[in-house]
Amino acid sequence: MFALIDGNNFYVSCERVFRPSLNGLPVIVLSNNDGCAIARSNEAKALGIKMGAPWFQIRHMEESHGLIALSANFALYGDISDRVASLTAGFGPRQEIYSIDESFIDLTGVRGDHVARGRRMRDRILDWVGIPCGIGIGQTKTLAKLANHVAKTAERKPGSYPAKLSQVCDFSTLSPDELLDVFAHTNVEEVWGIGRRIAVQLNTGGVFTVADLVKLDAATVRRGWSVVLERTVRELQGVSCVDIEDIPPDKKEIASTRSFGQVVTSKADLTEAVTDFAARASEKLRKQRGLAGQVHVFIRTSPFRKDDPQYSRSITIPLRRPSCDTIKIAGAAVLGLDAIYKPEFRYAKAGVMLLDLQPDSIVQDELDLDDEPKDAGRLMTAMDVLNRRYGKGTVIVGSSGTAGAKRAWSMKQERRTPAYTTCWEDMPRVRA
DNA sequence: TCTGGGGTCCTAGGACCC
DNA sequence: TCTGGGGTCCTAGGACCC
Repeated sequence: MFALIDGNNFYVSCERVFRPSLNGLPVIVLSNNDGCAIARSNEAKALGIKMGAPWFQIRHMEESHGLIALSANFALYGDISDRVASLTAGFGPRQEIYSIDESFIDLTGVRGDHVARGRRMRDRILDWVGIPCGIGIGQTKTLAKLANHVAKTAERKPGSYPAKLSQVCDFSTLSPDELLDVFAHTNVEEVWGIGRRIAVQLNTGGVFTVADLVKLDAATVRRGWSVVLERTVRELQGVSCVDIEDIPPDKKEIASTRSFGQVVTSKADLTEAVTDFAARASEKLRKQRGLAGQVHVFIRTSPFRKDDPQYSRSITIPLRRPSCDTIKIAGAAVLGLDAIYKPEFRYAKAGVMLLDLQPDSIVQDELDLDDEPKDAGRLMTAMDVLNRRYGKGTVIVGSSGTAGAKRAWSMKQERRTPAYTTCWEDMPRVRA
């Protein structure tokens, strides 16, 4: 038995913790560069605002509907996420932190009334951290996910499902007929693993609801689609195919990519950006004690600006030996940029990806043919420590641009709230 | 003017091997 | 007329997730 606990409209709920005046109002959180909506309060959803809606297209609703938009404040969301996860960990013996706002919990061996425990857990998270959650419980992870969807939908749209399933929904409390009824009222695209493309294909084949899908024969699904969908169908049928990953595996690739706040054309600006991305990616790499064998760089124009000539190129640069050294990785990234840069285009986005990752414990030694400094690793450690203690950007690589100068490529965030819980200066003050 | 970022897994097809 | 069989590895692209 598995549970899935996740925060409702998570980013918006995080913002509301420190600004309760936002309760009851249509609020959205915007992506980087204030580009598009990535989280919506129930009130914003009710206004018809879609996930991913470009801000410039819905901005008029500020005036007309009192819509409130905030820039993404990931420092805040990450910290609140940790607090929620530390509470949900108590719900069962094993926990998989699946995303910034979701945990799977293995309920094997947990006795008693799961629904009652779920409601207590929900109350505690709301009291202690301030985040409203939904909890779904089922025999497989896919069923727990679906139950979670039902729990949240039943709360948000009364009447859509039986009221007893609101907020905390345990499929195992339903009779087979009741469960089938829930399935019949749920479209296939709500199922974990079924996206837009496959939903269309299923619909074409006459499969519209989860009730239709669960009736299919697994082997047929495999022949017609893939092992991935077959697994999903089996999980819906109650056969657990995906276990909890309570120990997060090391990343197989690490990326740092960004759209620019404004169009960039000069190689100097791109060099700064690419160096900065390489530094961010390298830092993540060192955190997982890894080394990269290859560095991938890409630059591209905006596909949305139809009138602009389009250009998109990437290149992969092998490192002579696997490394996590920011200076070497940034060097390779800039080398790659030199190879693909063309001056005549208006660039909108660039990125650096580290590939071919391996743990730093299994380095192949080799003859030391070049006289590189033996203590490069200590330099990186010192950099990481300084940046952790005195704040990001305290020590940077020179080619990423001087911190004081305005970087042409830096991202736009005009509506960001303070880092209430992670920055001393931003801590809220309470007056007596 | 203005459209996010960071991942994973699977499959098909080509290169290559004996 | 008629040109093997079996396998691995790698890559690009598609689909999905939040």
